[in-house]
Amino acid sequence: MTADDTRTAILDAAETLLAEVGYAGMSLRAVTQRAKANLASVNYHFGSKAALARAALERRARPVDAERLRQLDLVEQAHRGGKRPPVRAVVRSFVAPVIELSSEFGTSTCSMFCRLIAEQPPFLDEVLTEKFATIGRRFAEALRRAQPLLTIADAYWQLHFMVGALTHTMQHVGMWQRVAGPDFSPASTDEIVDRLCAFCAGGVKAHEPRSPSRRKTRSKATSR
Amino acid sequence: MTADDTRTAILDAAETLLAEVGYAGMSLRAVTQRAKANLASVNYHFGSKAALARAALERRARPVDAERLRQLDLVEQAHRGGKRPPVRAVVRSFVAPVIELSSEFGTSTCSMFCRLIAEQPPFLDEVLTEKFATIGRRFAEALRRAQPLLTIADAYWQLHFMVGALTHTMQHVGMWQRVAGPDFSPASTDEIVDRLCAFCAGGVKAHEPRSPSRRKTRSKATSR
DNA sequence: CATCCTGTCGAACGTTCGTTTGAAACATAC
DNA sequence: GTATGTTTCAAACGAACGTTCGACAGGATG
Repeated sequence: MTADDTRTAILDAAETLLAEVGYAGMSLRAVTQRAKANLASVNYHFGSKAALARAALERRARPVDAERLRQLDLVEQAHRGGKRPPVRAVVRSFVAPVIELSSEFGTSTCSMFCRLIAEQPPFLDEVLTEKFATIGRRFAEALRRAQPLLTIADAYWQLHFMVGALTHTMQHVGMWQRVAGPDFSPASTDEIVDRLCAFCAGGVKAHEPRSPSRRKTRSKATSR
Repeated sequence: MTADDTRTAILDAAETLLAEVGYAGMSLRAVTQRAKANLASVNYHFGSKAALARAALERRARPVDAERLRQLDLVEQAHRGGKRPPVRAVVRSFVAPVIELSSEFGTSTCSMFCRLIAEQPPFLDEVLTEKFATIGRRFAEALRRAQPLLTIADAYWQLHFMVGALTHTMQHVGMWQRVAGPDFSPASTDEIVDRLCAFCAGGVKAHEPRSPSRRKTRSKATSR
C-alpha cells in the first residue's frame, strides 16, 4: 500500500523537478524531500537516478503517444479510399495530445517532455530512438499521404520542425509573457493548440519540392 | 600575450562543452582540461562559472544578432514606401544568420545557442530578456509590416514558433539522422536554411485572424 | 638592483552529488 | 507465537563540484 504511494509520490516529485531544472539539475535529495520520502527509497524502487527519470517520462509519454495514434487512425479512417486526409488534421493529431493530455496530468508534464527532449540526457537515447522509429515513421507516412509532393526526407524534416516549435513553445510560454509584457497575453490550451496547428500545417503546406540539380542563387547581402 | 590565449582557449572549450552537455553538465575541470589551462584560471579571468558561460555565449551571439538586424534593414530598405516586404525575406533575416554565422565559427556554436535557450540556466535570464526585448520586438514589428493581419500577440507567437523550430532543428539534426537512417540524408547548410525558412514563412502566412468572441467547438478525436 | 603587476599553478576548502549499507519497522503466512 | 519477505530509515561512502588561497614565475617600471 504505502509502497505504491511512495512510488507515485517520487514519480510526481521527479516530474515536477525534471520540468523545472532538467535531468542534470535534478538531485535525488530534492526529489525525496519533495516526495516526503527517504533518500534511499529512490534507489530501492527504481534502481538509479536514470531509471527514475525514465520511469517518470514513460508514465506520461505512453498515454500521449497512444492518443496520438488513436487520433491519427480516426483521421485516416475518415478519409479512406483515395481521399487525402487534410494536413491540418494530421498535424493536429500529432500536436494536440501532447498539450491537452499534459494539461490534464498537470502543469509540469509538458514541460518535462520538452526539457528532456532538449537536454537529451544519455539515458534517453534508446527511448527516443524507439519512439521516433514508431511514432515518427507513422506520422511521416501520414504526412506524405496528406501531401503527396513530400519525399520521405521532406516529411522527416517537417516533423523535425514541428517537434521544435511544439517543445519550445510549451516550455517557454512563461518567458515570453514576461518579456513581451501585456502584448503577449496568456492563452488557453485551446488557443495554443489552434495557433500551433495553424503554424505547423501552414509550414508543411508551404513545402516546395527541391530539385537537387538546380542550385538556388542566394541574394547577396544575405549570402553565406 | 599568453593571457589572451588562455582566455580564448577557455572560451572555446566552454563553447564546445556548453553545446555538448549544457550548462549544468559542464564542469570547470572539464573546461580547463580541454583548454589545457589551470583550474583556477577560469575564476581568475571570468570570476565564476556563470560569468564564463555568459561570456562564451555573448562572444557568438553579438555578431549573429548584428547580422540579423543588418539583413532586416536591407530587406526593409528594398521595400520602402508602402511596398510590403515579403514574409519569407523577413523570416530569412531572422533564421539564416544563426545557422550561417554559426557554421563559420564552428560546429558547436549553434548547438550552444540552442542548448542554452532550451536549458535557460538562471544566469541567462537578463541576457535573454534584453535580447528578446530588442531583437524580438524589432522582428515582431517587421512581421506585422509584412503580414498586416497579424496583431502584436500574433507576431510574438509566430516568432516563438520560429525560435522553437530553429533551435530544435539545429541541436538535434544528428539524432534524426541516426533515427531515420538513410531516408534522412545529411544536409548542407544552405538546404537546412531553405527548408527552415520555407516552413516558417508558410506557418506565418497560414495565420488566420482569431475572433475572440466566437469560441470554436472542438470535435473530439480529430480536428475541429 | 628592487618593486610592482599580471598570470599561472598546485593544493586545499567546504558542499553536494548518487549510491550503498545494515538495522529497524511493517505486513503477511504458517 | 515464529518465520519470511517487503519497505523505510539514518548514516555513511567515495567522488566530483565551484571556489579560494598562497606561492611562484615573468616582464615592465622605477
